[in-house]
Amino acid sequence: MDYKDLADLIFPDAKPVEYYEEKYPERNLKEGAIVTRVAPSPTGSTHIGTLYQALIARTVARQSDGVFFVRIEDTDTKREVEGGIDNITGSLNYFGLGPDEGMVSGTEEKGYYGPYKQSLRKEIYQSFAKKLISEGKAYPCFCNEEELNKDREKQEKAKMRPGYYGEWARCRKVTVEDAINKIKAGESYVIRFKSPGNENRKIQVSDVIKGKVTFPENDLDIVIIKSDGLPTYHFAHCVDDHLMRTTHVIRGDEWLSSLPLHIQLFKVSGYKPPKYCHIAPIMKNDNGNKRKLSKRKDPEAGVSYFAEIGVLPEAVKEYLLNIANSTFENWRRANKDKSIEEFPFQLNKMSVSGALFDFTKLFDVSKNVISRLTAEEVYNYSNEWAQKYDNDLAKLLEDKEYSLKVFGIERNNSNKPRKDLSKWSDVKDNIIYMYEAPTEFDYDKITGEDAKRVINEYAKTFDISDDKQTWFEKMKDVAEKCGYAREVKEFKQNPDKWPGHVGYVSTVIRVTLTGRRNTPDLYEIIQVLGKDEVEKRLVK
RNA sequence: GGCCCCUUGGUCAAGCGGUUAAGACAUCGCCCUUUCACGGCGGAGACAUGGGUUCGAUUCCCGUAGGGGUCACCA
Repeated sequence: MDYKDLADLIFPDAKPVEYYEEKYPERNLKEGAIVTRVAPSPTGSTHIGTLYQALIARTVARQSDGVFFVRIEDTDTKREVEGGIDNITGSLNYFGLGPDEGMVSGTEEKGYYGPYKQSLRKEIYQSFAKKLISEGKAYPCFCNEEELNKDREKQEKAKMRPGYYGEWARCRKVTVEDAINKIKAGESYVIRFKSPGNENRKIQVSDVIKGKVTFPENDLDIVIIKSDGLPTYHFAHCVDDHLMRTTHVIRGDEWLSSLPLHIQLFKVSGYKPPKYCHIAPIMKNDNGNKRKLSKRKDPEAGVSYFAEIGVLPEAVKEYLLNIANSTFENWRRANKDKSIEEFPFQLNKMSVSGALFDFTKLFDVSKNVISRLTAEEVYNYSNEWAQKYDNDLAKLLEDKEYSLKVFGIERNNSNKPRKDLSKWSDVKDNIIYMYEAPTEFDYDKITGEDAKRVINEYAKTFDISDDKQTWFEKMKDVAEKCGYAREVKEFKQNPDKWPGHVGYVSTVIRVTLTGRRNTPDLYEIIQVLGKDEVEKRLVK
């Protein structure tokens, strides 16, 4: 009896690997085309890190005329969450990061290298595992959890490196005959990879982002097929990325230390390993310590959070691109109207260490994204957001014609549009006074009877049909009449001559009309508010 | 703890042996014919630390400290 008999006993129905090699041939792409993917597990809401990886992967694939695909890694049936795949594909779509190939919903996929859901590829993995067993490069292991734990304890006590390797790899020494008998007797087992590595030898691997990294060789006989017949991540990665003809594996750098194992797996299998790009995670400052963004603790770790607070997907992507390649900012400034797809992204320019997620910066990016929008777009997006998250705002926006005018203030016909909105949840506060007369007034410098007088004088001269210049002059007239300086400059030269200047006066009017001291251009506000409303608000 | 990676202003970061050590966000001041948002100008603010190597180190090497990752039949 030999390895082949053992392999046949374990996986009697597995097809030869040649079948799959033929079914999934080398891709016919141009030189330098990058085939890459995002490979999330359907374990709940989509993580910002997944989005980050997808953005990067898709960008480099697009720019090289390659392929970006989505593969679902659902081999851990315990952790899988209902609707998890839909959540991922939905998020990807929402952010405009849909794939060229792979899963497009919980049940649908596209492309010729599928299935793209690992649980559907069971027989493929078994076929490749069978090959390794028949070549003596993998073997069944009958150790149970208890034995494994005991060994680990012993190792820890003896200050030895824990794990299933060398002398500790007991089932490596089980003869083929014994193994066959145990299996026939119904013993439960997993398949382990027989590592040819030596802990004392070093290997140097080259990562596209991290550069050259030196590791001890892997000598752990890791599990490749679990007792439920499904593969572990390591084996699935090797089989899938070989068969899907992936050229670049872009993934979080928590995988960096498995690199010696993965490369070994490829080499022993006789396949060319892909290029690896390990990206640093997005971090969070937690009481002075950096840690990875966590879905449990940080709302911004979940991708849906940005929809909730009303930050555009485009803004999130721009911010992420900013973190990924710091040259993006300069590019954006020089190419204000270009799509971010045109940005020449460079994988090897990515930072090797994790960046702190910075809301302030995100909002700044977002503010600029919104400033490039038309009033109509701002209206549509806010309205869409309000329908879902803010009833009060939705009610305000029911009058579309008027709202369009409101959003048009200092936006339409302006090459320097306002930048006071960074998210849709800012909108209501920002425009409320255009819909409801203010009830509280803090006039700042001019108060009481003096303020009343200013308002009365202004009301006397108010004429909605004044052009801006005339309106402006009238404001100065009011200032003069009430004893304030016409010009700010004059006042500054002689601050003792007047109790204040025209700015003080306009503030009173501004507050009377809007209830606040900070607003966009008052003249435009008055024009949009209209004669009747302005006059009503001027009655004191 | 073993192994691996990282360390430039508050944050994101250029830099790759000789620079007045870029830029962006944030912050402060001034200007922008009246506020605010823009925009402009300017200010403050950094090479973790100790040794080497070198004529010269932010840049190269070693140590220390700090941070991160990883050591599963999870991905």
